[in-house]
Amino acid sequence: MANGRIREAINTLKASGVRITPQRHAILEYLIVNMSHPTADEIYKALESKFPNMSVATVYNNLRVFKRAGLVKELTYGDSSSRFDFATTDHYHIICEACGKIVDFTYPGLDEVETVAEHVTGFTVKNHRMEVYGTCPDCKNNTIKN
Amino acid sequence: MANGRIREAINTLKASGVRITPQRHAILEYLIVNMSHPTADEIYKALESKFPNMSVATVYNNLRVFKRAGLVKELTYGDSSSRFDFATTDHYHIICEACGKIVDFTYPGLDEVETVAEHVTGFTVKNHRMEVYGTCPDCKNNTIKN
DNA sequence: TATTAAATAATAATTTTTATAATCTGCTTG
DNA sequence: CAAGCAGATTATAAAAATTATTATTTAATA
Repeated sequence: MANGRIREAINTLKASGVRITPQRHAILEYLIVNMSHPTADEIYKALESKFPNMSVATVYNNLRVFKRAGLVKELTYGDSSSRFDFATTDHYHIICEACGKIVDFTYPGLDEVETVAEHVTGFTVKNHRMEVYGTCPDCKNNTIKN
Repeated sequence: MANGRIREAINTLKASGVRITPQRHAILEYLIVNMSHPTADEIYKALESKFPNMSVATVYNNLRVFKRAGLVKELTYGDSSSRFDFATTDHYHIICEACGKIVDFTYPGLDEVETVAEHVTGFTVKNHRMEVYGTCPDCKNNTIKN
Protein backbone atom coordinates (compact mmCIF):
# COMPACT_ATOMS: atom_id res chain seq x y z
CA MET A 1 0.00 0.00 0.00
CA ALA A 2 0.96 3.60 -0.48
CA ASN A 3 1.66 4.43 3.16
CA GLY A 4 4.62 2.08 3.24
CA ARG A 5 6.06 3.63 0.14
CA ILE A 6 5.73 7.10 1.53
CA ARG A 7 7.39 6.18 4.77
CA GLU A 8 10.16 4.48 2.88
CA ALA A 9 10.72 7.51 0.70
CA ILE A 10 10.81 9.78 3.72
CA ASN A 11 13.41 7.60 5.35
CA THR A 12 15.53 7.80 2.22
CA LEU A 13 15.32 11.57 2.36
CA LYS A 14 16.09 11.77 6.07
CA ALA A 15 19.05 9.49 5.55
CA SER A 16 20.56 11.96 3.13
CA GLY A 17 19.92 14.86 5.45
CA VAL A 18 16.86 16.35 3.81
CA ARG A 19 14.25 17.97 6.02
CA ILE A 20 10.72 16.69 5.89
CA THR A 21 8.40 19.62 5.47
CA PRO A 22 4.64 19.34 5.07
CA GLN A 23 5.01 20.46 1.47
CA ARG A 24 7.53 17.77 0.73
CA HIS A 25 5.36 15.19 2.34
CA ALA A 26 2.40 16.30 0.27
CA ILE A 27 4.30 16.27 -3.02
CA LEU A 28 5.66 12.80 -2.33
CA GLU A 29 2.24 11.58 -1.31
CA TYR A 30 0.72 13.00 -4.47
CA LEU A 31 3.26 11.27 -6.66
CA ILE A 32 2.92 7.94 -4.91
CA VAL A 33 -0.84 7.84 -4.46
CA ASN A 34 -1.77 9.04 -7.93
CA MET A 35 0.81 6.94 -9.73
CA SER A 36 0.63 9.40 -12.61
CA HIS A 37 3.26 11.43 -14.44
CA PRO A 38 2.31 14.98 -13.54
CA THR A 39 3.93 18.24 -14.52
CA ALA A 40 5.18 20.56 -11.81
CA ASP A 41 2.19 22.77 -12.42
CA GLU A 42 -0.26 19.91 -12.06
CA ILE A 43 1.23 19.08 -8.68
CA TYR A 44 1.07 22.72 -7.70
CA LYS A 45 -2.59 23.00 -8.68
CA ALA A 46 -3.48 19.75 -6.95
CA LEU A 47 -1.98 20.89 -3.66
CA GLU A 48 -3.22 24.45 -3.83
CA SER A 49 -6.24 23.71 -1.68
CA LYS A 50 -4.22 22.11 1.11
CA PHE A 51 -1.49 24.72 0.91
CA PRO A 52 -3.16 27.94 -0.14
CA ASN A 53 0.08 29.81 -0.24
CA MET A 54 2.52 27.33 -1.58
CA SER A 55 4.81 28.64 -4.26
CA VAL A 56 5.48 26.99 -7.63
CA ALA A 57 9.16 27.41 -6.92
CA THR A 58 8.74 25.10 -3.96
CA VAL A 59 7.39 22.39 -6.20
CA TYR A 60 10.28 22.77 -8.62
CA ASN A 61 12.84 22.90 -5.84
CA ASN A 62 11.53 19.80 -4.16
CA LEU A 63 11.21 17.82 -7.36
CA ARG A 64 14.85 18.60 -7.91
CA VAL A 65 15.67 17.45 -4.39
CA PHE A 66 13.75 14.22 -4.91
CA LYS A 67 15.42 13.70 -8.23
CA ARG A 68 18.85 14.10 -6.70
CA ALA A 69 17.89 11.57 -4.03
CA GLY A 70 16.89 9.16 -6.77
CA LEU A 71 13.25 9.12 -5.72
CA VAL A 72 11.89 10.80 -8.81
CA LYS A 73 12.68 10.72 -12.49
CA GLU A 74 12.18 13.56 -14.89
CA LEU A 75 10.53 12.79 -18.20
CA THR A 76 11.00 15.30 -20.96
CA TYR A 77 9.35 15.16 -24.31
CA GLY A 78 9.26 17.59 -27.15
CA ASP A 79 6.31 19.41 -25.66
CA SER A 80 6.29 22.23 -23.21
CA SER A 81 6.90 20.90 -19.76
CA SER A 82 8.68 18.14 -17.92
CA ARG A 83 6.80 15.38 -16.22
CA PHE A 84 7.85 13.64 -13.06
CA ASP A 85 7.62 9.98 -12.26
CA PHE A 86 8.05 8.42 -8.86
CA ALA A 87 10.81 5.87 -9.30
CA THR A 88 9.26 2.72 -7.99
CA THR A 89 10.11 -0.44 -9.83
CA ASP A 90 11.93 -0.42 -13.10
CA HIS A 91 9.53 0.20 -15.90
CA TYR A 92 9.42 2.00 -19.21
CA HIS A 93 6.91 4.31 -20.83
CA ILE A 94 4.98 4.14 -24.05
CA ILE A 95 3.62 7.47 -25.22
CA CYS A 96 0.74 8.16 -27.58
CA GLU A 97 1.78 10.73 -30.14
CA ALA A 98 -1.82 11.70 -30.77
CA CYS A 99 -3.15 12.34 -27.28
CA GLY A 100 -0.04 12.31 -25.11
CA LYS A 101 -1.19 9.45 -22.91
CA ILE A 102 1.61 7.70 -21.02
CA VAL A 103 1.32 4.02 -20.20
CA ASP A 104 3.80 2.06 -18.12
CA PHE A 105 5.15 -1.27 -19.19
CA THR A 106 7.85 -3.53 -17.92
CA TYR A 107 10.62 -5.05 -19.94
CA PRO A 108 13.46 -7.00 -18.49
CA GLY A 109 17.14 -6.69 -18.85
CA LEU A 110 18.38 -3.81 -20.85
CA ASP A 111 21.42 -3.81 -18.64
CA GLU A 112 23.42 -5.18 -21.51
CA VAL A 113 23.03 -1.87 -23.29
CA GLU A 114 24.69 -0.16 -20.37
CA THR A 115 27.56 -2.59 -20.42
CA VAL A 116 28.10 -2.20 -24.13
CA ALA A 117 27.91 1.57 -23.92
CA GLU A 118 30.48 1.58 -21.14
CA HIS A 119 32.93 -0.46 -23.16
CA VAL A 120 32.49 1.47 -26.35
CA THR A 121 32.59 4.97 -24.93
CA GLY A 122 34.68 4.70 -21.77
CA PHE A 123 31.92 6.32 -19.74
CA THR A 124 30.94 5.11 -16.30
CA VAL A 125 27.26 4.37 -16.67
CA LYS A 126 24.68 5.22 -14.04
CA ASN A 127 21.36 4.46 -15.65
CA HIS A 128 19.39 4.65 -18.84
CA ARG A 129 16.14 5.90 -20.21
CA MET A 130 13.96 4.37 -22.82
CA GLU A 131 10.63 5.26 -24.29
CA VAL A 132 8.44 3.88 -27.02
CA TYR A 133 6.29 6.11 -29.20
CA GLY A 134 3.16 5.21 -31.10
CA THR A 135 -0.62 5.46 -31.15
CA CYS A 136 -2.84 4.24 -28.34
CA PRO A 137 -5.92 2.07 -28.94
CA ASP A 138 -8.33 4.95 -28.31
CA CYS A 139 -6.69 7.19 -30.86
CA LYS A 140 -6.52 4.42 -33.42
CA ASN A 141 -10.32 4.23 -33.33
CA ASN A 142 -10.93 7.95 -33.46
CA THR A 143 -9.67 8.14 -37.01
CA ILE A 144 -11.02 11.65 -37.31
CA LYS A 145 -8.04 13.15 -35.65
CA ASN A 146 -4.96 15.02 -36.55
CA MET B 1 30.75 12.75 -47.86
CA ALA B 2 28.42 15.42 -46.63
CA ASN B 3 27.36 16.75 -50.01
CA GLY B 4 25.60 13.54 -50.89
CA ARG B 5 23.74 13.54 -47.62
CA ILE B 6 22.58 17.08 -48.10
CA ARG B 7 21.34 16.41 -51.61
CA GLU B 8 19.55 13.35 -50.37
CA ALA B 9 17.88 15.25 -47.59
CA ILE B 10 16.79 17.96 -49.98
CA ASN B 11 15.26 15.39 -52.27
CA THR B 12 13.32 13.96 -49.37
CA LEU B 13 11.98 17.38 -48.59
CA LYS B 14 11.09 18.18 -52.20
CA ALA B 15 9.32 14.85 -52.48
CA SER B 16 7.02 15.81 -49.65
CA GLY B 17 6.36 19.22 -51.15
CA VAL B 18 8.60 21.33 -48.96
CA ARG B 19 10.25 24.37 -50.55
CA ILE B 20 14.00 24.63 -50.45
CA THR B 21 14.93 28.04 -49.18
CA PRO B 22 18.48 29.20 -48.57
CA GLN B 23 17.79 29.16 -44.84
CA ARG B 24 16.61 25.57 -44.94
CA HIS B 25 19.60 24.57 -46.97
CA ALA B 26 21.91 26.23 -44.47
CA ILE B 27 20.29 24.62 -41.44
CA LEU B 28 20.45 21.19 -43.02
CA GLU B 29 24.03 21.74 -44.03
CA TYR B 30 24.92 22.81 -40.53
CA LEU B 31 23.37 19.72 -39.00
CA ILE B 32 24.99 17.35 -41.46
CA VAL B 33 28.44 18.88 -41.63
CA ASN B 34 28.89 19.45 -37.92
CA MET B 35 27.42 16.12 -36.86
CA SER B 36 26.66 17.65 -33.50
CA HIS B 37 23.52 17.94 -31.43
CA PRO B 38 22.91 21.67 -31.40
CA THR B 39 20.16 23.65 -29.79
CA ALA B 40 17.98 25.87 -31.95
CA ASP B 41 19.83 28.86 -30.62
CA GLU B 42 23.23 27.42 -31.47
CA ILE B 43 22.11 26.93 -35.04
CA TYR B 44 20.76 30.44 -35.12
CA LYS B 45 23.99 31.93 -33.84
CA ALA B 46 26.09 29.86 -36.23
CA LEU B 47 24.15 31.06 -39.25
CA GLU B 48 23.84 34.65 -38.14
CA SER B 49 26.81 35.77 -40.19
CA LYS B 50 25.56 34.24 -43.41
CA PHE B 51 21.97 35.38 -42.82
CA PRO B 52 22.22 38.63 -40.90
CA ASN B 53 18.50 38.98 -40.60
CA MET B 54 17.35 35.47 -40.08
CA SER B 55 14.81 35.02 -37.34
CA VAL B 56 14.97 32.48 -34.52
CA ALA B 57 11.43 31.52 -35.39
CA THR B 58 12.68 30.36 -38.77
CA VAL B 59 15.07 27.98 -37.12
CA TYR B 60 12.34 26.56 -34.92
CA ASN B 61 9.88 26.32 -37.78
CA ASN B 62 12.30 24.53 -40.02
CA LEU B 63 13.47 22.14 -37.38
CA ARG B 64 9.84 21.21 -36.94
CA VAL B 65 9.48 20.76 -40.69
CA PHE B 66 12.55 18.55 -40.80
CA LYS B 67 11.32 16.60 -37.83
CA ARG B 68 7.98 15.95 -39.47
CA ALA B 69 9.82 14.78 -42.60
CA GLY B 70 11.78 12.36 -40.44
CA LEU B 71 15.10 14.05 -41.17
CA VAL B 72 15.73 15.29 -37.68
CA LYS B 73 15.14 14.01 -34.18
CA GLU B 74 14.52 16.13 -31.15
CA LEU B 75 16.43 15.30 -28.00
CA THR B 76 15.09 16.66 -24.74
CA TYR B 77 16.80 16.40 -21.43
CA GLY B 78 16.04 17.87 -18.09
CA ASP B 79 17.95 21.00 -18.92
CA SER B 80 16.73 24.10 -20.61
CA SER B 81 16.51 23.55 -24.31
CA SER B 82 15.95 20.84 -26.87
CA ARG B 83 18.75 19.56 -29.03
CA PHE B 84 18.39 18.39 -32.59
CA ASP B 85 20.07 15.44 -34.21
CA PHE B 86 20.21 14.74 -37.91
CA ALA B 87 18.72 11.27 -38.27
CA THR B 88 21.37 9.42 -40.18
CA THR B 89 21.87 5.84 -39.18
CA ASP B 90 20.31 4.34 -36.13
CA HIS B 91 22.33 5.14 -33.10
CA TYR B 92 21.84 5.97 -29.46
CA HIS B 93 23.28 8.60 -27.18
CA ILE B 94 25.24 8.48 -23.99
CA ILE B 95 25.20 11.68 -21.98
CA CYS B 96 27.67 12.87 -19.36
CA GLU B 97 25.81 14.11 -16.33
CA ALA B 98 28.74 16.27 -15.26
CA CYS B 99 29.52 18.21 -18.43
CA GLY B 100 26.60 17.46 -20.72
CA LYS B 101 28.70 15.92 -23.46
CA ILE B 102 26.75 13.71 -25.86
CA VAL B 103 28.46 10.76 -27.52
CA ASP B 104 26.90 8.54 -30.16
CA PHE B 105 27.07 4.79 -29.98
CA THR B 106 25.43 2.02 -31.93
CA TYR B 107 23.60 -0.92 -30.49
CA PRO B 108 21.70 -3.41 -32.52
CA GLY B 109 18.21 -4.65 -32.37
CA LEU B 110 16.02 -3.18 -29.74
CA ASP B 111 13.10 -3.88 -32.03
CA GLU B 112 11.99 -6.58 -29.66
CA VAL B 113 11.14 -3.93 -27.11
CA GLU B 114 8.77 -2.38 -29.59
CA THR B 115 7.11 -5.69 -30.28
CA VAL B 116 6.66 -6.45 -26.61
CA ALA B 117 5.32 -3.00 -25.89
CA GLU B 118 2.80 -3.36 -28.71
CA HIS B 119 1.51 -6.64 -27.35
CA VAL B 120 1.30 -5.52 -23.78
CA THR B 121 -0.27 -2.13 -24.32
CA GLY B 122 -2.25 -2.46 -27.55
CA PHE B 123 -0.48 0.58 -28.99
CA THR B 124 0.71 0.72 -32.56
CA VAL B 125 4.40 1.47 -32.22
CA LYS B 126 6.25 3.89 -34.44
CA ASN B 127 9.70 4.18 -32.90
CA HIS B 128 11.58 4.39 -29.66
CA ARG B 129 14.14 6.47 -27.90
CA MET B 130 16.88 5.37 -25.62
CA GLU B 131 19.65 7.14 -23.78
CA VAL B 132 22.33 6.14 -21.35
CA TYR B 133 23.53 8.45 -18.59
CA GLY B 134 26.82 8.47 -16.80
CA THR B 135 30.17 10.17 -16.47
CA CYS B 136 32.57 10.67 -19.35
CA PRO B 137 36.29 9.84 -19.11
CA ASP B 138 37.28 13.51 -18.92
CA CYS B 139 35.01 14.22 -15.99
CA LYS B 140 36.09 11.07 -14.18
CA ASN B 141 39.62 12.47 -14.11
CA ASN B 142 38.70 15.96 -13.06
CA THR B 143 37.63 14.80 -9.64
CA ILE B 144 37.53 18.37 -8.45
CA LYS B 145 34.15 18.99 -9.95
CA ASN B 146 30.61 19.32 -8.88
C1' DT C 1 12.65 25.41 24.35
C1' DA C 2 16.24 28.04 21.86
C1' DT C 3 19.15 27.92 18.04
C1' DT C 4 20.42 27.63 13.42
C1' DA C 5 20.75 26.10 8.99
C1' DA C 6 17.69 25.03 5.61
C1' DA C 7 13.06 25.67 3.37
C1' DT C 8 9.24 28.49 1.87
C1' DA C 9 6.82 32.30 -0.29
C1' DA C 10 6.48 35.90 -3.20
C1' DT C 11 8.08 38.05 -6.69
C1' DA C 12 11.00 39.05 -10.49
C1' DA C 13 13.81 37.74 -14.10
C1' DT C 14 15.38 34.60 -17.62
C1' DT C 15 14.88 31.54 -21.17
C1' DT C 16 12.70 28.86 -24.47
C1' DT C 17 9.22 28.36 -27.65
C1' DT C 18 5.09 29.69 -30.19
C1' DA C 19 1.80 33.03 -32.36
C1' DT C 20 0.84 36.94 -35.41
C1' DA C 21 0.84 39.75 -39.29
C1' DA C 22 3.15 42.01 -42.89
C1' DT C 23 6.50 41.28 -46.43
C1' DC C 24 9.00 38.49 -49.50
C1' DT C 25 10.25 34.51 -52.57
C1' DG C 26 10.66 29.60 -54.50
C1' DC C 27 8.42 27.20 -57.76
C1' DT C 28 4.98 26.05 -61.08
C1' DT C 29 2.31 27.32 -65.05
C1' DG C 30 1.33 29.51 -68.99
C1' DC D 1 11.04 33.40 -68.98
C1' DA D 2 7.75 36.33 -66.53
C1' DA D 3 3.73 36.31 -63.33
C1' DG D 4 1.18 34.74 -59.64
C1' DC D 5 0.35 32.37 -55.55
C1' DA D 6 0.99 29.46 -51.75
C1' DG D 7 4.05 29.03 -48.62
C1' DA D 8 8.30 31.01 -46.10
C1' DT D 9 10.65 34.58 -43.65
C1' DT D 10 11.05 38.56 -40.46
C1' DA D 11 10.23 41.05 -36.76
C1' DT D 12 7.87 41.36 -32.97
C1' DA D 13 5.07 40.11 -29.28
C1' DA D 14 3.24 36.87 -26.28
C1' DA D 15 3.05 32.77 -23.68
C1' DA D 16 4.90 29.37 -20.90
C1' DA D 17 8.23 27.11 -18.12
C1' DT D 18 11.89 27.38 -15.13
C1' DT D 19 15.29 29.61 -12.19
C1' DA D 20 17.08 33.36 -9.13
C1' DT D 21 16.55 36.39 -5.18
C1' DT D 22 15.57 37.79 -0.67
C1' DA D 23 13.00 38.25 3.39
C1' DT D 24 10.51 35.33 6.42
C1' DT D 25 9.45 31.06 8.52
C1' DT D 26 10.29 26.49 10.36
C1' DA D 27 12.19 21.50 11.11
C1' DA D 28 15.38 19.22 13.65
C1' DT D 29 18.89 19.10 17.03
C1' DA D 30 20.88 19.74 21.44
